[in-house]
Amino acid sequence: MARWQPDARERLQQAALELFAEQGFAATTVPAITERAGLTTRTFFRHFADKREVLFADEAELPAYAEQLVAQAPAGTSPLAIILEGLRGLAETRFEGRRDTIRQWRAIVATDAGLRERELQKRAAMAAAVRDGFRARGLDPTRAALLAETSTTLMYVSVTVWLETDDDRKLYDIIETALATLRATLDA
Amino acid sequence: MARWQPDARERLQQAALELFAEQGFAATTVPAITERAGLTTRTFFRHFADKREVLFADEAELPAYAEQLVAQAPAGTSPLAIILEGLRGLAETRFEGRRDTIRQWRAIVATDAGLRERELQKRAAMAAAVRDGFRARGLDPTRAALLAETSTTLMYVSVTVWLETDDDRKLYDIIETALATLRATLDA
DNA sequence: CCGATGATGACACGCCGTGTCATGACGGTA
DNA sequence: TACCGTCATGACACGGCGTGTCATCATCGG
Repeated sequence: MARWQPDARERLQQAALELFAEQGFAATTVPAITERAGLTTRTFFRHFADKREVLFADEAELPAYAEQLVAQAPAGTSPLAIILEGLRGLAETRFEGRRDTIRQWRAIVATDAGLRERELQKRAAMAAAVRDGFRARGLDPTRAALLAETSTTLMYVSVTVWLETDDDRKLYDIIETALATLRATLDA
Repeated sequence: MARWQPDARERLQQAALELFAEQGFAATTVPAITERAGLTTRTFFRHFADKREVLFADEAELPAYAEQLVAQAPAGTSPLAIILEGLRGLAETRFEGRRDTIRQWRAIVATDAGLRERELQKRAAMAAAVRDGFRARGLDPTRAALLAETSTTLMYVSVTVWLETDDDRKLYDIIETALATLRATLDA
């Protein structure tokens, strides 16, 4: 029989999510999480860099994936088309059908300033990866930075709208609408 | 004679800046800052919410100011024109002529992940204020959010370009160029 | 002259995050 | 069967951050 129960990392995530929902992020101590998971405090910090990170671990590999996707898109594809394709994939694989889960996740993040900061950092990491992907395919650095930042803006604002609506409007439709709105606003 | 030396807050900022530059942000403890400033640790946290905040205190009132500026712009002015006017004012009053200072400031922020996170939070606070300013004048909420986020993107990317160049190109010129680049990229 | 105010000092304390060494299951090898 | 390296975890100490709380004492208005 194993010395330790398996899936320590997953158990920690599970315990943390439960406790955050029950009593809030700030009121939950790391020792409380590890106690529920049957581990020690030190082990928590071997799996997650800090207490906030346990809420963001699932999307850790997204930036590297996005960078590859952008860098390796077929030659000749327009930058905007690459972005839209990427956002469509993101919307379908990681958002569509999970609206309630994402709402709950956002509710937790919204309660704590530190968590909101960490979310911004994750968005920035995504933007930096996309930017580097475009630079890798030779796009002008400034244009790459602007487009990458704008893509995360489009995604974030659209997700917010998508979460606020009650009908079953597709996230990607909202993204396309947002892009049209942004274009119109910048051309005014 | 006064019981305490005046300008406690300014002395703390000064001491912190010096120590961060001398030995780095992470290696500088709050007690070290307060010792140099001739105060106690507890007093530091009465003036600044946390150790990072001492580097951002000077721009604390900017978001509220920006929100007012946007909300009270002459009726009929296009949203984009309001943004460009605001960015021009920002560029001229808080950036132009201070390039070396800002470079040093950014160098400190770049060394620490926590400081980079805090900088993102400040950008987000600016964007939220601008967004609320536009909503206050009746702009569509989604359009307000997109435009606000895009305006901070324009500013941030342009400042980065401006800091990297050695010639004396005006920041506002770079902003206008960036806007043109973004338009072209989104219309492709 | 007096009471309210408000900034600072002094002190205790809980929690975060890290360094370091010990422990013991697992897998490969002879 | 015996041995040995690997690796995740336990155990422990510790510095630093940020907060709660009460005391101190200049300043200011009445």
